[in-house]
Amino acid sequence: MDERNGEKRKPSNAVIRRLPKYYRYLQELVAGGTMRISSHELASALGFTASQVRQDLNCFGGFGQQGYGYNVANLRDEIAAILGLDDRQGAVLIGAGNLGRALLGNFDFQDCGFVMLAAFDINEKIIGQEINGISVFPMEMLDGYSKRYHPAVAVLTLPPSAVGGIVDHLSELGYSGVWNFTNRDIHLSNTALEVENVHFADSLMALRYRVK
Amino acid sequence: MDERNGEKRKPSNAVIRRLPKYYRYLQELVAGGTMRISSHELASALGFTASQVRQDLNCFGGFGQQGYGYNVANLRDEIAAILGLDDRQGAVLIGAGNLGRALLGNFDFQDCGFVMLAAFDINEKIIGQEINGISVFPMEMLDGYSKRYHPAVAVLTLPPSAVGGIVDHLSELGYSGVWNFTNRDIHLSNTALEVENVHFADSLMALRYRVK
DNA sequence: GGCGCGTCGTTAATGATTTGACAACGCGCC
DNA sequence: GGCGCGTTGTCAAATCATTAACGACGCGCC
Repeated sequence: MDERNGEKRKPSNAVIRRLPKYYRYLQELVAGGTMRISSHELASALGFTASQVRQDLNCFGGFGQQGYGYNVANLRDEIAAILGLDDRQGAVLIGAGNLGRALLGNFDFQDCGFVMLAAFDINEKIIGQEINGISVFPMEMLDGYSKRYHPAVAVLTLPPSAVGGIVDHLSELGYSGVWNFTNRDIHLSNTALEVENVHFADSLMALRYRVK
Repeated sequence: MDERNGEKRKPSNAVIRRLPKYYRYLQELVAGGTMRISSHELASALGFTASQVRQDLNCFGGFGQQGYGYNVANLRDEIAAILGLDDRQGAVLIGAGNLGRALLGNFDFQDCGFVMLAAFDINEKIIGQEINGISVFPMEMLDGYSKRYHPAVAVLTLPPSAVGGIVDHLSELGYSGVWNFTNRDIHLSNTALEVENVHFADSLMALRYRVK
């Protein structure tokens, strides 16, 4: 039941990407009052195999009990801790256009282990607005703000044309991650900056291919 | 230069997911006036290897020329055709809440090979509105509308509680795909319905893990 | 017109991920 | 208190994806 400190194998990228799915489903189960679950049940709910579930979870320690399965609430908490959702890092949003404002207004950054601190834009009309409690500052203030509050992650919701060079700059400012919604994927080799590219359109195009 | 009809190998899922990235970048190149590109250049721009690029493209035919590379505009068109972006299928949106309206207002469905036809909701206040030219109809009209116009894909932007059973129903109504933004991943085994689950939160959580 | 350069298409090797199989373990029942 | 059931943790096998290597081809240059 207690956490084993020696991880068996470095968790691969594929494993990390499945953790949020476990987390999300376990959250639901907790809300519904389910106490325990087996790897088979978990697997069939999420579309994985039971083997995979056990192997995934086992990267981080033996959270289950033979003959019994996994304790739902406990497993959820363990996964939250692995992902880092149990404490929060600062984030800022750069580019408060339609998409940026939609995120500020509707997306739950807290659930993902972040606190949204501030937004930045170049548009005079937007600067000074407050969206869901987040103020929009002029772009020129990004440097000062970043040096003062050291946010960990920047959410990029700018038009593609404005992206040039900003990524290197973010790295210099001490950011450790970028959540990139701009139209151009970002690929880095020489910095420590972690990049997560998001493209709805790619997903829909993949669906378009499959429904032909 | 001409299209070979015998595909060498069934393109894997991983390949399909890269196609939109090629497409997006090639589109940019076309706009910028670039005429030709080699697999190495393409690879380094997108963060792949040259080998991978050649193998990916070759699943669908020999679009390149030895000693020369690929014709940018031609390759873009070929990929568009493979994905099906060159003709459009109908789509409807179910659940015109914040996210749904944001998509209707700002997302370019045409670029992805779809035409957004109509939206449906249960909220009296929303029904009757028109968002970016798309009318919001009451949920009860979904069946009649679907049988009449046969949209191929449904975009699900409902609250999680409302999803139960709707997927099976969509299958019965003749839909062939679902673009699912609801909080619960959908996994199907027994239907022909293609499902594409989208979760920003998963992506951000994965980033949260990496910036620890 | 032949030679060499560049780049593709293709096949083989490597690496990563998933699946399958099974021993170890704890719990409840007799 | 021992036996059997259920389920995990773990190892090995199979599948899938990526990378590397190389022959084939066309173009331009001499």
